[in-house]
Amino acid sequence: MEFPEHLRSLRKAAKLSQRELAERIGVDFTYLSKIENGRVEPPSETVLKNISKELAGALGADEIELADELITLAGKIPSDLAETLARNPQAVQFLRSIGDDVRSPAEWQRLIRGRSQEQE
Amino acid sequence: MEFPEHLRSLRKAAKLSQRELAERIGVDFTYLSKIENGRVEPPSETVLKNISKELAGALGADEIELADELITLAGKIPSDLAETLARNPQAVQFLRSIGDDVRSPAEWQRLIRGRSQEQE
DNA sequence: TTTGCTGTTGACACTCAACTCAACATTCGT
DNA sequence: ACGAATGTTGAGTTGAGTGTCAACAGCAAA
Repeated sequence: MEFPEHLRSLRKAAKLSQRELAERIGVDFTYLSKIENGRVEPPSETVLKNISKELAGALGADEIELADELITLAGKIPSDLAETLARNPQAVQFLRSIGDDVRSPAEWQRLIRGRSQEQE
Repeated sequence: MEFPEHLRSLRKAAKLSQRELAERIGVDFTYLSKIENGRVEPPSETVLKNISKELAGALGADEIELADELITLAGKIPSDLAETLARNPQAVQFLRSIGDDVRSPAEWQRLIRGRSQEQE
């Protein structure tokens, strides 16, 4: 599911109207409408985080995870990660070293597992 | 060394004037001056890549590596990597799983070594 | 000292992302 | 069917990013 429909389904699951959610997150409700209809690009990270903050409770979801989900679905990189990458040339080199596997979810899972094992 | 001085030293190492380099990379030379004096933010990735293309030869450096170096020094993320990350939620999760080690160059080196070993 | 190269600066222009505002359309409960 | 809530649309605004242009200043060699 793409970002617009996903956002709409989250909002409905939380039983909120566009006007209600929009007011709580501090944007005009017409903007929310356009977002949900894909008439404009997904909103800024600030707005996405506000959305997550509002919806996480009502949905019983973790606020950070929900934000990451929305941000990546929106085609963006969480700004704290982006900043870290920009400040760590080594991180960029590592990502380059992954090469073609970069598009392989399985490879990422392997890497994640690799790390969690080390911590035991 | 910050971006502005670094760029200036690269240009001088390549024995080019601001006017020469600017013309080759397709921007106004006054813009280059402001960049080298930190009067404006580092330029777009497009310009950075053009710079790399021009200078790599004269400096005997690899064009891609030079571009990555300039881009990260400029506080940006190479757009191809950014796009990959934005399209791969797993990649974001992986980076999150790294936690505090994210700021440890040694940890990144370890990860890079880990990968190159697997390929043998 | 004048010619030619080099570098710096201030003011302005253009584009795009990220919205708001006013107006209208639709849907829903009663 | 009516009113109230809800959703949609087009046009306009605002600020940040990414530059250009005209003007000027320093310097070195002929």
